[in-house]
Amino acid sequence: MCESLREDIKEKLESGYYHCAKEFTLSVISGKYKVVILWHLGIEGPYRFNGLQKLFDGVSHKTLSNQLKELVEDGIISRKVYPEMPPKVEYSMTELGYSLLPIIEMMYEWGTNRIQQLQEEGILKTSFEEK
Amino acid sequence: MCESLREDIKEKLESGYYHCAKEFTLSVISGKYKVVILWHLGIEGPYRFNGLQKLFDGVSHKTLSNQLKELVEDGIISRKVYPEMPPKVEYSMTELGYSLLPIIEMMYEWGTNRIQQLQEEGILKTSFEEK
DNA sequence: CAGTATCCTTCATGATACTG
DNA sequence: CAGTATCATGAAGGATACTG
Repeated sequence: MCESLREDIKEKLESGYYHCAKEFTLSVISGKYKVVILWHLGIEGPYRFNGLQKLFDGVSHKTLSNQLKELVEDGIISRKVYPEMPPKVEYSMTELGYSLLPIIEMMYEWGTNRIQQLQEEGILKTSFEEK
Repeated sequence: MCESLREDIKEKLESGYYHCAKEFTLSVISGKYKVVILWHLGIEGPYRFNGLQKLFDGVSHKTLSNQLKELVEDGIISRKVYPEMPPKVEYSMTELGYSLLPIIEMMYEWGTNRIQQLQEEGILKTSFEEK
């Protein structure tokens, strides 16, 4: 059946049967917003929930919440709650998270180069601006 | 709505609106078997359809076919048909594909290290063997 | 503010059967 | 051999409403 890649790989790891470390890495960063979350936390520092939400146009609470929860579970980011009213919650990179950053930076470079290449070939007409 | 990440990003690129090059890279390698396909093609050389299928226990024709088609579309691998009977089709990395390999290698390293770390922490009891 | 709960849609993948 | 076609399913993500 069509299992969640992330769950599937976790189970395989825990049961001692596994075959592919790069799939494991992919399962940690796969998710519509994860690499972008990690990029911002890694480059710019801690963010609050609402701050992250503003980065993505149209992300639902639930989805963002889920992505963050999974990243926390995987030890990539940490969640710090300040005992205030109204509540304040801060997300930041862990050391493990920072060790992932070079991969995301390479993905950024590769993507940028490829997009530029496509523009030069005339496949993409309009100019590209990183936001 | 929940659009395909890959299609969604393609459309955004083509319409001139885009915001994130690393998402583009992710959209190229996301897919249950893609990184593993690229790893094998990149390290071991060309593969035939059936050969690739044997690498994955339980992948369906349709899924493998789709993943390959998308990788070809994205210019990452190339498909060469030999005019024989029975047909022979060979898949191999393009130059663009090879430029992606360092990222996959880093994913492999990160995954391996992380799995080892988890084992040392006693979270994973059994030993891990790369296949 | 920072979520959780519920319901819903669509996409990725699987199973199976057929074909040049 | 190397696929395509058809059908089915589960998981990711979205919309909306509610809450400590």
